[in-house]
Amino acid sequence: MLEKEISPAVIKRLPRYYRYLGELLENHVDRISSQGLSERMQVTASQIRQDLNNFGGFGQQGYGYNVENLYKEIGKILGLDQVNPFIIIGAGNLGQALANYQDFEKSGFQVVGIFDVNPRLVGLTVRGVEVRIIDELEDFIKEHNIKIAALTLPKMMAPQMAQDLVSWGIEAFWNFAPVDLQLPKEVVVENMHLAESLMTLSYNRTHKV
Amino acid sequence: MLEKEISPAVIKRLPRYYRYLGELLENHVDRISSQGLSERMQVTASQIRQDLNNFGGFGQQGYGYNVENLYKEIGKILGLDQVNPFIIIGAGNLGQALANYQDFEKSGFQVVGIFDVNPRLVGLTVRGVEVRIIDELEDFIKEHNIKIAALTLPKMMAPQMAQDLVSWGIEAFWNFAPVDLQLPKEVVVENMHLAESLMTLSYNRTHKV
DNA sequence: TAGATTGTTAATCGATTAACAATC
DNA sequence: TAGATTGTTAATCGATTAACAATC
Repeated sequence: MLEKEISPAVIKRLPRYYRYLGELLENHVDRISSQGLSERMQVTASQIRQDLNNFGGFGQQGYGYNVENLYKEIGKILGLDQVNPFIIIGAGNLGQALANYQDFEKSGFQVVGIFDVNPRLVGLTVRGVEVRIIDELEDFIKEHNIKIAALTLPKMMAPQMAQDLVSWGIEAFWNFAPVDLQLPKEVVVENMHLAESLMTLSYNRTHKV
Repeated sequence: MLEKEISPAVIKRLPRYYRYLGELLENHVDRISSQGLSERMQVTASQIRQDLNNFGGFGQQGYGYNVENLYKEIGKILGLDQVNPFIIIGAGNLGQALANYQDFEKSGFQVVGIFDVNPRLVGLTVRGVEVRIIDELEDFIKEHNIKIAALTLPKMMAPQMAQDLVSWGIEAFWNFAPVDLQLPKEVVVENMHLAESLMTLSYNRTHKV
């Protein structure tokens, strides 16, 4: 599969296309033009065509795009056509909230383990997944061949834990700890910095046009 | 206060500067050059100087930036020098997790109310804040002059709720529902789309360099 | 003063939009 | 075929980086 480098700006927009196409699909819309999608999504039709064309010609002149086909294609591009098992490190409120969140599953993401340092949380079950003590982590990752981990633990513990996880086989982090993980460049990190997003909100509110 | 328009790219970087400066402050570092900060943050020194200069000359030639001063100035720019009370709409797992999250408070954000449609959650207390029934929402907002709301409720309910909230005085949303809110343009929306961020992670993992 | 480092202009790079020929 | 709409090139716009004079 020969691929040209896609710009980060484009990649960040793909999940949003995917969401809108999913909604169209639910509403039994079977075709959509870039113009039509443009109006719903509040982006330019030109940008939509440019973005999609990075991955191939999914449309047809005079017709537009087949919704179901495009939805599936973007799903494949995003890697959602396979099951993506992941573990959650830190069974506090946020970790439990993620484990409970059902929205991921239709995109192929599945929580298969939750781990915590605190023995008092062990045995607690969240959506059928039992909280385990952190000592079992290495074996679990290796046995189940886990590649993705969500980090919902205190900032102090995150960097060392991330490093250990990498040595045990984790390749991608969904990081909720307010710290920038310094990891080998082949390791993928997606940050969810809650406090920072709230600060951006604060700025925009304070400096409203 | 006459202000020129600041680019969104710059604004999104401010909280990260703020975080690094806070850490320097904790470590009793009292001055830092753009070069020094550049090395820690993995951005160019040139970008740091450009970014900061949008808001005024905080540095001094031959010296660099005073950490404490710059930290405070960015705090002011972000609107963190005042208390920012906010309410959480939806007392499910995610709402409770946010209410419990302590990291916001040092930035002036404070959860003052949690609301839910489900009467069975009413009376539950999260960090000293009681969950209230949604019927009390309008009065609460008006009485306490609340301007910011976090939306942690089902996608289906979010758009209508957001509209009501705006009519009751809410000016800014921290939106966790997987939907784009269509609101008057003066209303500020900061989206936290968990599923989309996980999809970006999936893409980057699948198409790793 | 001499050295260091900012503030700021100019150059480069990347992303978005416009336009239109290709084609279904 | 005629109309619609894509795929794609060219033009514009915005953001980043480089360079250096100003100045502490």
